[in-house]
Amino acid sequence: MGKYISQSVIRRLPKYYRYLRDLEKNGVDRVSSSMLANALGFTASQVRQDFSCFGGFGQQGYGYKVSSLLEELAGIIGINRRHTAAIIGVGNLGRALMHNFHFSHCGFELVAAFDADKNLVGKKFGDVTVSDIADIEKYFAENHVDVAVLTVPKEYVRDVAKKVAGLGISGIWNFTHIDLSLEELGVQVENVHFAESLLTLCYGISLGEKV
Amino acid sequence: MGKYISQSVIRRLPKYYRYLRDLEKNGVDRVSSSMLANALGFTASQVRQDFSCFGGFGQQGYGYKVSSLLEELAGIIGINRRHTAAIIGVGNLGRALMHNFHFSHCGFELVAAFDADKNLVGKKFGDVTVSDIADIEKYFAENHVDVAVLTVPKEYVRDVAKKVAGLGISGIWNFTHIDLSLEELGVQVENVHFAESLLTLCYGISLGEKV
DNA sequence: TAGATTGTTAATCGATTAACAATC
DNA sequence: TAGATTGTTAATCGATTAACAATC
Repeated sequence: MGKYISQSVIRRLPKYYRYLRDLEKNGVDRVSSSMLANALGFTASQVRQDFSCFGGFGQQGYGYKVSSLLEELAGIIGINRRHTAAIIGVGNLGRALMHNFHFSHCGFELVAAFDADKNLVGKKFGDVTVSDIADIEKYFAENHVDVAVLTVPKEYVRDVAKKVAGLGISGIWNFTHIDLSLEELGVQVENVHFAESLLTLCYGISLGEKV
Repeated sequence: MGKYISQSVIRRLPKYYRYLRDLEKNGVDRVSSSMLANALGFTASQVRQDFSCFGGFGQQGYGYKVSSLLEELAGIIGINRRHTAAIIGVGNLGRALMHNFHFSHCGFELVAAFDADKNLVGKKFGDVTVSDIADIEKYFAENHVDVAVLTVPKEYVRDVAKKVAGLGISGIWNFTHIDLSLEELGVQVENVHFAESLLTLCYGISLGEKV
């Protein structure tokens, strides 16, 4: 309990989870560390090491039962705790998430979306209706929100982040290219930095072009 | 030349680049490894190690000249090679990128966007007009495209990826949650997996909830 | 039982950090 | 010159891989 788990391991958990879901969907009920390793580009040792961080869920000579491994992973990651999320900033990206992203597959329910644009307030995208950002404090006071999804223009990022951090959330899913560190407030930040991703790709293809 | 650079170093390059751009914008013309380290959450040793992979651009007793370090980094990453990109799939996410993402800041020009929906063809988002996906082969034959930005529904991912890989691109910026490996075709793939990112955050906040 | 595959310990590998001579 | 800070070598730390006894 409370054992430190390295970031490397944590980043692999969703990959296991997703692949095991596929296996289950396809009716596979048994899997070995080497099968997982093959499918995901890891090594069998690594797979067993990873699982043993949490106590080892396999059986010698047999491998892992897909359904129970999946259940363990869901428990570890915390999917099935019915976390809630609210989108802040309903621009194209916010709308893309509202329409196309399956929060439920990650164990989240998208419960609200906020924007300052009066023309958007009251409009519905996916299952959620946009609320006025002016009402955010009231809403957060009356409803428990675990994660704020930040998709606001960069001018507003710091203010919005500070505000929601004071409203009892546990995490921020940050799509802006501003780095936030709110750890001291007990708020986890997970960044999705498009530019860094594209620049990494840029480096890779440039390398191939070198004479 | 051709020296192997670890993935850890590569992932830090965009962070240096972005921060140095900020410094330059603010008129700072000198920076030390420890200043960079502080700002970015690295160590000074690490910063110096990173730069020395590419040959060391500093001066003892002085530090680094912002403008020339920036130029070196731009060269290493390959910004300024005027790479081109085309979006495939003009849903909400594709449109969000067309409207809000500054390809030019990453050294790319967004030259085209394709979709199968006839209602979208001819519409303009940001600076680019949507073309019919049926014309993609013709377009790629007549125009050089370095990177395909995959924002299509998951049913189409594999087919589209295979097709564009055969049309002379060097990289795929993959926003779908399908894992692609096209390295054997000489195509670099950079994934932006929203779900994995959110699940990582889920793990983090769940941990805090443990009794 | 024989074969397979785990969980774990030990060995290796790589990345980060520390230290310091070189030098601006 | 004295102070600052690099680039690099060596030391440490952590993550991955290999090996194998345990056992289903």
